[in-house]
Amino acid sequence: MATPTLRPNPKKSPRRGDDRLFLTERKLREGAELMFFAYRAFTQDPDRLLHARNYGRAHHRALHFIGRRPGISVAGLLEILGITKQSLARVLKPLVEDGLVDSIPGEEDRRQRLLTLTALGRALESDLSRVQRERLSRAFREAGSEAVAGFRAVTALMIDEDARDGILDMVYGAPDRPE
Amino acid sequence: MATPTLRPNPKKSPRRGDDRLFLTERKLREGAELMFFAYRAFTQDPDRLLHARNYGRAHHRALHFIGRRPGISVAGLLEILGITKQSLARVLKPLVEDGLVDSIPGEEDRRQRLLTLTALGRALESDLSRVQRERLSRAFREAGSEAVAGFRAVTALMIDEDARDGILDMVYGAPDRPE
DNA sequence: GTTTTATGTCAACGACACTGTCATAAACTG
DNA sequence: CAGTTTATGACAGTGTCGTTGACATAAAAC
Repeated sequence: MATPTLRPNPKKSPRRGDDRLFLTERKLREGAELMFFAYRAFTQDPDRLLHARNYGRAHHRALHFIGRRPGISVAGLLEILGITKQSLARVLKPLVEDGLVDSIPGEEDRRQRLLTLTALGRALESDLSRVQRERLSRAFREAGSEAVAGFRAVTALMIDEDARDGILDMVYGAPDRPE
Repeated sequence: MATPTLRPNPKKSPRRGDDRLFLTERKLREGAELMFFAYRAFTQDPDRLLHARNYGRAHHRALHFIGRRPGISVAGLLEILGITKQSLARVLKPLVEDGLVDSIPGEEDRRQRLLTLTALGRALESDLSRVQRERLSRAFREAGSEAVAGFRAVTALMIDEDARDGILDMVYGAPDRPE
């Protein structure tokens, strides 16, 4: 499912332009506000756990994508996270030092540092994703599967078209543990 | 993944609840990742405009909700934004000094500072929301109205139940310009 | 008249992004 | 082999945005 079910939008008859425009604009504003409030809620549970361990949201993201892609290189992680090398280094260094992430030289290219979670890292990542999943799970369950399909379509379409396919391939494609 | 499903997980028996659980878990992970990538995309256009003016995301949020609720008090804004007084003050002060926000004492309660956008403030807020709306508009249009309904349902349900009604009243209730 | 409320302010701190520079080792290239 | 590019690590500095805690003031409330 690299491309969500796209349907050409049905009715778009701007005869009463003023009224339709107002409604549309209003819906867009509502959508933006929902995005703000939902994201704040979405991050708050893991944030709480992280704060107790003196980590931040960036550590969660690193743990998550290393867990998703064991053996990923620093460069690969940088590309997914879309941050600078220094920003990642600041996050990665304590994770390695604290024994949550293993950083081992690549066999083919020994310049690379291939990143994997240790048992400790998996444990924290699991705790973090659990609380986040619980929230998401409640929302998905109460909203129903059709609503979830809509949610997936809309969020996917918010991503830049250039980057979308690559991101969706990653989100929907790669297994947790590449066999 | 909270349970010992650490293995490559070859296809399990499809009739047992196990498989349903696996699929659900996978969908939840996908949903979380979509949320991350969508939110990053969602904020990037206004962020670019803000950075050019030496403002940040917090300034956008303040401008937005003052525009939404002209005459809102500092306490009211604090409650919506869910940040501390000092965090808001740091953002609000330059906005008032730069002439984007008017801060006038309340008539009934003169301790209050009632906040409104100036013409300048409306202009910037309009620029910011325009670029954000364009992205949202594309996503909503291409996803279709059913998908948008699903998006709204799911994002709303992500919000804490305690706070949900109050937030939704604000999102769906109050008009831009109370008249 | 004391207390509570609404707001502003100051100092300090921490997380997380940025830029720019430099160093090193390994890989690639002519 | 020499030179360049690549992958990474490290350092200095900057800025936004969140936090806490303490203190000041003016006005409202009891």
